[in-house]
Amino acid sequence: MSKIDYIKTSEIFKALSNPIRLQMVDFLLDDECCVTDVVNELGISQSASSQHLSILKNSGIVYPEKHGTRTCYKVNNKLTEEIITLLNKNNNA
Amino acid sequence: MSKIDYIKTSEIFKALSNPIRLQMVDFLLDDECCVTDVVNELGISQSASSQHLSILKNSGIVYPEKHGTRTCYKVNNKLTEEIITLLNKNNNA
DNA sequence: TTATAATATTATGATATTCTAATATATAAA
DNA sequence: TTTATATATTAGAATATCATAATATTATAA
Repeated sequence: MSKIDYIKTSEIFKALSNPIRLQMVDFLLDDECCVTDVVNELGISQSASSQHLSILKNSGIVYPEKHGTRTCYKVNNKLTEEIITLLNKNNNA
Repeated sequence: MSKIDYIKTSEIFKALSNPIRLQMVDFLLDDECCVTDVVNELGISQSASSQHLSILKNSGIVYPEKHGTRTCYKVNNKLTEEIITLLNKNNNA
């Protein structure tokens, strides 16, 4: 009997199944984090950034920290961190 | 600069972003493997099984081996194996 | 208070996903 | 051959995703 919760885990993968969100998480893991930084880094619209970050937030992968008018997003999911580490370590895609 | 190929990697996650397919891969990693076995194990229709296996095949996660009228699917993706191992090892979902 | 900057939300159209039902294909058995 | 078994494919409906455009919210600055 497997220990994997297929529904919960598949929701994490669903959040990571978009190249923009995957890049966001990779970026947020070791860099600056306010929405404007993400917009500039990834070169996508403000609205799209906000919506993608919202999906990552709702799946429990990131959480927001408000600083004045800015919102700083940080990765807060052990599994996701381990997976990104795995991806950066190996050359398997 | 990240080593991650976001498009390729997100396609793997997309294939794993469905609870049925995730369970399929987990099952195929250490058990019998013909389509009927998958149908019985997961309790889904033959057509749905075939379509999900096709998605896993097209994303390079599994490959088929024909034996008479049966088709045996096997996992053939290092990253996927590592991720499933990670999922089974830890209790993070 | 008004204006500005940063972010979030909503509406909408285009495309993608996933299921079921039906049909097709391929191998083996009778 | 005909029949049965195993698997694959297709069509279609319901739902989900994603980008853009427009608007709303919130916090600070002037």
